[in-house]
Amino acid sequence: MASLNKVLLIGNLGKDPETRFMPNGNAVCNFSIATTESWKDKQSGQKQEKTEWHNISMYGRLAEIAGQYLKKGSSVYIEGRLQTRKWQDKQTGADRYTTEIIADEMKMLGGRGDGGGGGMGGGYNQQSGGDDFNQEYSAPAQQAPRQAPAQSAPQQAAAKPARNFDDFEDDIPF
Amino acid sequence: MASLNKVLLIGNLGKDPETRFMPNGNAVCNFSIATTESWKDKQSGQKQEKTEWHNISMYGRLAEIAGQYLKKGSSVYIEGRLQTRKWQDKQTGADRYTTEIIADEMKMLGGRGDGGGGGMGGGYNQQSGGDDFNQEYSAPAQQAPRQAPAQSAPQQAAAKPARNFDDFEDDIPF
Amino acid sequence: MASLNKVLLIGNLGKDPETRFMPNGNAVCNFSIATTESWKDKQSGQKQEKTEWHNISMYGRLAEIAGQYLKKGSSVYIEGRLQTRKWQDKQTGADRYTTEIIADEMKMLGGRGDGGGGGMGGGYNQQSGGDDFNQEYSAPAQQAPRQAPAQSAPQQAAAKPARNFDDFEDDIPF
Amino acid sequence: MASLNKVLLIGNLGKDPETRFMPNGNAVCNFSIATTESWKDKQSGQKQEKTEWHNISMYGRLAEIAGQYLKKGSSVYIEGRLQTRKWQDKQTGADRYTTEIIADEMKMLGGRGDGGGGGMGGGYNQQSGGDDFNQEYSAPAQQAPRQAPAQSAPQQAAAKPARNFDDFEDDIPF
DNA sequence: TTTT
DNA sequence: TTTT
Repeated sequence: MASLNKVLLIGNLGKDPETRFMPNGNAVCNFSIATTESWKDKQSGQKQEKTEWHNISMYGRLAEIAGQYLKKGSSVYIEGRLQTRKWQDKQTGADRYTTEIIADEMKMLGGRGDGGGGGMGGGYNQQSGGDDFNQEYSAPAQQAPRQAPAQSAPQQAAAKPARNFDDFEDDIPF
Repeated sequence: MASLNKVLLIGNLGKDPETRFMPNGNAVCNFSIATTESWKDKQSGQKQEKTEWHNISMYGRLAEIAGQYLKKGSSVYIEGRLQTRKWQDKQTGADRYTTEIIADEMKMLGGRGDGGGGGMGGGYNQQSGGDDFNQEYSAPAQQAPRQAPAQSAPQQAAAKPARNFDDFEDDIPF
Repeated sequence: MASLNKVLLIGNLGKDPETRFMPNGNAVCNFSIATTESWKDKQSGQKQEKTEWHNISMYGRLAEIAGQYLKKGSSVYIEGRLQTRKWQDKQTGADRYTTEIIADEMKMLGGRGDGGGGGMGGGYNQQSGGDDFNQEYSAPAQQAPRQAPAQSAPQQAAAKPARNFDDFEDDIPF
Repeated sequence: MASLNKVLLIGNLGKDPETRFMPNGNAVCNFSIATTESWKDKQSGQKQEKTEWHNISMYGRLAEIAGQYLKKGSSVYIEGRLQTRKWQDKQTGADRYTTEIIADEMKMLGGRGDGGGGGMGGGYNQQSGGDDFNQEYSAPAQQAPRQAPAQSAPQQAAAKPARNFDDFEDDIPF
């Protein structure tokens, strides 16, 4: 029996995204988004609210776009899969686990951190992107590693982007 | 093998919704929403755009809320199932088919037709709604008929709402 | 801007589910399901595989059904929302976090742990369930608490079910 | 505001899929799948059942795989978008509309028409497919036309496949 | 840490 | 810990 692992989120970034570049030039972008549920308590009739935070990771082309266009407060639609990553607590050496959403699609929805820009929207796809983008964006930049990158990867991240963000500016479809 | 029939849409209403009430007091709300894809054509480099229209049907409590709060231009998240309804072409007597999304969840997302209102958002659930609403909203109003309502239902629809919209105004959680 | 927090999974239970009953008679059911992705490595041409484990929590009526019908190996469709729960490491007193899927819909898909039964499937809904079940299943049993239950709740769980599983056996729609 | 147009289905094929090849060698695959809901009527206590049929269209690589591996009775997971296509009734010249799901992902789930084969499952992605398949599958074969193909396309479809199905047999990841 |  |  095949399996399914799919997450759909709409929420706001709590902080600016963090984008790093791997030695091979691949981008990785991480940020957290908040989703908020509200409901009315049956007993008290009071409005209740609960916020949930979700850790998002993106790779390749999608990471570059997120790093350039998203910021604190941005409203974003994210589609991806759940992944729980194991890591070591440096203090105690104990195993710890963190659950993240590995995104393969993103749509900017505007919102507070929008910067007042006019046209909103557009969808980006992790995988080659149909007609959205030129084929020149190489395969490595378009692959989310299925194995979690080595834990030391962040430190190895190149200080300079492997390619200039400006280079693809005019490929953005808005 | 169990089956799955799920649709998720975010789009804008093309016109104000139409709400009718069945003889038993149940509300039915119909409207269309547009979703627009845009992409860049690989050959020409031109931005392309394509709009798709979706027919939404809601029943019961959800229909009442939609009828009261949505209007032309509203941006809305809809979750539901696909249903293809058979009907007769009165001219020719031929069988015809219309595909609709029977919604069981809705979230208002604001947007152009927002009317400038302050608080937006909140989610409504077709089925009893968890803690969102009081139990007083009766079962009949909360059920989407699994069989398509008789075709003549629209004409039979009560001229007056079975209950006053104002009655539930202060149950709306925003 | 309203938010969205939705997870869709199809996977297999790693162990039998654990069902407990709260002092108020509400059921809680926990289990883990595995989803497996497989792909072919571009370099080596080797088939690769990666398994992800997801912690599922259910409440009320849905928990009772899961506790009765699911077992190790069962294939199941789960729909729900992500929730990250904070807890204290008893050793160190440090804050720790666990991400779970709070399910509000479930469909049994058969599979190895199926027990050889014939007809499988059917969908269950956390919230009142449309026409699926009788209204007699009281609201408390149908609500997933939006606030995580107090941490000590597990220990308080009644040793005996508040109601006999057999009671609702003939309400199961297959 | 960006929009979302997403459909998720699990169902069984009513007939063998029909695969055609466009003059440019691109495959198109069409089939219908049934989803069935069942519930218990509150009044009568009788089990009710309703089947819905969905028209699926696939293009390119995904169409080739579907054409080769799916058959009548196959259980399949489909992800895609809704598209309503306008066509002319040849009799009356009147405008008619057909709603289809343009699939961009598919997972075979086994089931009755499975043929008893061993390994099932695996997921295929319309868009380049991450690591799943070799890059040699050319872009044209991987694109779903956003504009509906010209109505006469079916008749023009090449009598012979542009490439032999056997050619990609060993790329299938199971 | 966001947003309403 | 499942499943293929």
